[in-house]
Amino acid sequence: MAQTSTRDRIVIAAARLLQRQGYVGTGIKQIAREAQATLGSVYHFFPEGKQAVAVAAIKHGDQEFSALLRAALESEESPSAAVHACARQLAEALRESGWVDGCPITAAALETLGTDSDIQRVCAAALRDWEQLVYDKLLGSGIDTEDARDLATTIISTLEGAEVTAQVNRSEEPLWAAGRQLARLVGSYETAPGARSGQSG
Amino acid sequence: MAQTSTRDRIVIAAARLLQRQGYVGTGIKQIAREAQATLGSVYHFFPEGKQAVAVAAIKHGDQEFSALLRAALESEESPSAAVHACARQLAEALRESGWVDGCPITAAALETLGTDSDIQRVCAAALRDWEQLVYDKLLGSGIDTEDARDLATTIISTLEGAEVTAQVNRSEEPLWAAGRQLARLVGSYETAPGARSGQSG
DNA sequence: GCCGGACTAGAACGAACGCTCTATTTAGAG
DNA sequence: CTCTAAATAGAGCGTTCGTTCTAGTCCGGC
Repeated sequence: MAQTSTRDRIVIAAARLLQRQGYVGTGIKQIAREAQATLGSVYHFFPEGKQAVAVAAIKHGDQEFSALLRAALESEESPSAAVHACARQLAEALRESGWVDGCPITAAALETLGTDSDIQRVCAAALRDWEQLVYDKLLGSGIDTEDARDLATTIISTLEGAEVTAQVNRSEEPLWAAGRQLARLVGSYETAPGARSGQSG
Repeated sequence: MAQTSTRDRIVIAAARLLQRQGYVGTGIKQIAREAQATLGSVYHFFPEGKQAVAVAAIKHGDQEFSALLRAALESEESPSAAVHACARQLAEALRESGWVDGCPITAAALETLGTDSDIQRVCAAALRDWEQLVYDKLLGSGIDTEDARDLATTIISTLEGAEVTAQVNRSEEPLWAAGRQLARLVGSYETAPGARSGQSG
């Protein structure tokens, strides 16, 4: 009857709901309903309650987003074109979802900022994962390690911010603009490999 | 007794709470408590309920953030240095708040994405306001209008994303990196005024 | 005096929250 | 078949939610 296990259905449903409504806005009963499970099943698989469900869901979202990012990065050889491809991919997915499925962790991360909870930690880990993917791509093209670190951080930040902006405006344009500008920025390191920007703290 | 009116205290308290906990995570009673007002006062000034309070609070946050942005932009003449100054300002304010006072609208905007509510509209308007400030600064330095539009969108997106990244990692580094890279990007338009990036969809 | 509008104060309502608890059903081992 | 542990099912706990409602306080104009 069920192709996917009950536990998996719970995690997947929770991931989608967290992405769209945040942590506080998503109820355990709603997760159960959406996953076609019952409350008892949820607490059977996650006896530690809502936080544990959220942690598993965010890890799931992390992996899913990583896969999308990796595919886009590998679709182009030059890093500037690859980053541009990322932005286009995100724009397409966002439009197709009706502007609701953006970054899978931002909403949950922002709501739990002061709390030093497990949720915070997995969100931070997810951001590091994605940054690492971009970092590896940049390094593989011969960009200086310090430049690549700075760039990777900025690229992930920009994509994240552009996604939010695109969602709020219900338009792909912010992601397109981010893609164009990031491609130009990365390109400036490709064509002038030795010229670091200097001016650090 | 009260230097600020009860209504103002409610709006200010709501703005701070929305910024830190989002819309769903902030209760009307908590707003009243924090504003040193009673529930009756809140519903007296905002008979339309929680949404109306949130709308007023977000508008307040919009103006406050605009002021900060404008000051930073005017502190430097060249747009690249000005954008760099924005990032530094945000980093400082974020650290001083213990990493909790980030962008005043992101959390609330993300939670109410599917709802086409008034909250969505004021959030979108706030983003446009900030983008316009950056746009004017870029135009004033002779950058092409189309480039400036693209750049302004990207700069706001990047600052927003970097702020989230900085909050999650409890570190100023993402904002510093964004400042450096944005300065380089904007600088590339200042030194090569005619060279538009081309490559559109 | 004392009226009326602005404002303050908080009890109370139904609904939803996260979670606990007790039953019941399912599936494989003996 | 029996026995057992995993999994499912949902009633019900105490609490909090947004909101409504009534009552009380303040104060300028008669």
